[in-house]
Amino acid sequence: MDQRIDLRHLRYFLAVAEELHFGRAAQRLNIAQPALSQQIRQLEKIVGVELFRRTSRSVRLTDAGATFQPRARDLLGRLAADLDEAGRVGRGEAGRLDVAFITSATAIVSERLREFSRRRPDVQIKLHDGFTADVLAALERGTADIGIVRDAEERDDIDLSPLTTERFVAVIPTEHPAAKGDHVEATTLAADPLILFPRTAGAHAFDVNTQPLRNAGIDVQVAQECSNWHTIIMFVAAGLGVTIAPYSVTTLLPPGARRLELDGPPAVSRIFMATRRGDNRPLVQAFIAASESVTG
Amino acid sequence: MDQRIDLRHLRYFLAVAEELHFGRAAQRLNIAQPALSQQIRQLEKIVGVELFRRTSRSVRLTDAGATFQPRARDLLGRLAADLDEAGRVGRGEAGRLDVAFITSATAIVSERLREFSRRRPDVQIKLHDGFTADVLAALERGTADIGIVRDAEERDDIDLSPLTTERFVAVIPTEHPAAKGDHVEATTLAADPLILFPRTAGAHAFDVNTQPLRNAGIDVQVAQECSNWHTIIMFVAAGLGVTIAPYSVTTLLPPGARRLELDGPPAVSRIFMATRRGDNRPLVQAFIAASESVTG
DNA sequence: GTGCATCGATAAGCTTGACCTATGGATCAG
DNA sequence: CTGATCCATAGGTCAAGCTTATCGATGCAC
Repeated sequence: MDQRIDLRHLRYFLAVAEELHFGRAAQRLNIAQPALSQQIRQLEKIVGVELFRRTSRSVRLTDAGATFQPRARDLLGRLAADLDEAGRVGRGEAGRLDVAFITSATAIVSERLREFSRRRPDVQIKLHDGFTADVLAALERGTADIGIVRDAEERDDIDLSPLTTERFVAVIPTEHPAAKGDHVEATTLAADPLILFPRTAGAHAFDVNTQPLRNAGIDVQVAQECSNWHTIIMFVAAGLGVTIAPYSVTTLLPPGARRLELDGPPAVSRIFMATRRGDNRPLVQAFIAASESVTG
Repeated sequence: MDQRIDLRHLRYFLAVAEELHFGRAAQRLNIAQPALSQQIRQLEKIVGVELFRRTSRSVRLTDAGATFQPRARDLLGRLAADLDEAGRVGRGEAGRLDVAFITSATAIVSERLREFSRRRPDVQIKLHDGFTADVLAALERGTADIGIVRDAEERDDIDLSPLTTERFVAVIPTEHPAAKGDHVEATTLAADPLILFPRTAGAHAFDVNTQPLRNAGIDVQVAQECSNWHTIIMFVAAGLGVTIAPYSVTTLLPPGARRLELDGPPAVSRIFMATRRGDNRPLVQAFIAASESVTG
């Protein structure tokens, strides 16, 4: 495109195209008539064709001018809209927020999303669910702006702020001898095969999750590895072993599985909101604010 | 929209957004780096938000900047395309041409259109058919750019250029006494009811069309008025009367109608191309040129 | 830690070009 | 023919964008 053109040409062109009179158009633009004539002539030179047919008594659009008029108008309109959109995104009034969360925190996420959407109706929210490690990876690579994770460790590049805590409970098959009671000592489960997610999926979370067992002096050995809570609990219900799980994943148990409170020193799973350290973009801050207002 | 913005801002913004480096972007734009910093700062002031997050070691797009980048690119692209389109319209390489023509000249029009479309494939052609009076009215009010008319009179505001001529013939019912021969004298038809379009539909065309009869001293009286040739000929075939018609409308006759050559001084119908006087727009001139090349 | 290179921001002077006023030339009304 | 209207042209003015020079901050090498 010819580098010489600028928006002045379009604005002046539109004024003349509407008035069909250089004098009046110049008046509307708050400039003198010769300046307008100059600019229009310059525009015609850039385009390479006449846009107006003028006599000393009348001004008419040529075919080329008539073709160009609606497009020029459209361009200026788009530009105004785009500038406005950029401004709204910059102020955090519009845009898109990517929220990654662990599946077991759906309830916590959804109440916070509701509040945020109420405050920022023009922000598009994109949800991604996964495991804590996936959520953190998404944050790191910029795929997510907000992360909801469980039992994560402190890191240099991620800010964690606690959202809630929940106790760990035992889940055992109904035919297990301990299933008659509603609480159990960790040592009672020492001999049962343990079903849990692999330690490689999240060493810290694994360690927190097995704390009740290690507190009781049990040497933790996972008999059956499963990568998500739903299948772990199905395996328990099938009688393949027992597990220790955060309470919220045990709210709906299939027949064959039973939840027991754990005796002994209380062990809790903690759910955090994670953000990139130093990410003070308005939308991220707005989400944090909305989230805090739900908690408080 | 803020009047201060111009395309320079968009071009500079895009360069920085692509290079993510003020120095290199400035080099690419053939300006010094401080000028670029100034313009970007100005753009940010206009939009009201930061578009880049810069440290002395790195430059990144903000969310607002990332939103704006594709739109700015799109705007510049559209503008270039629109300028090009306007130029092509101005040079007659693109655009739209409205051609109005009389139905009985379809054949003549279509061969000329074919040639014109071959020469100007990017020109959209809009066709309107009607009677000579309609065609001229369309030209006059600007609804049509090219007109094809029959037996029109000279006028101040319209240029006429002859395309072709055709002889008049008689059309009579097959049960008419003269239907046994293949030619007839006008006086033979003097007693038959005449079927023709009303003189009010086009006085000059009417006079030309009835010339053979008036040459023979017949006092022309239309017994049955019809506004188009197709129905006129159907009425002849139904035995309601006779008519005098230009040859081309009699090429396909229904059973019951018969065409006879007219004896006496030759009388011809003339078909013209009509344009607004002084309409020297490239597309109109190009159509005239294409049309002449077909004739020649 | 020290020194050096890189990079964006700032400062001050210069130059370009858009705008202004004055005027010319063409067209139309009376 | 005269006056009014309207777009184009001419020449001077000034703001705005550009330049070079320099600063301050950051990251890297040793």
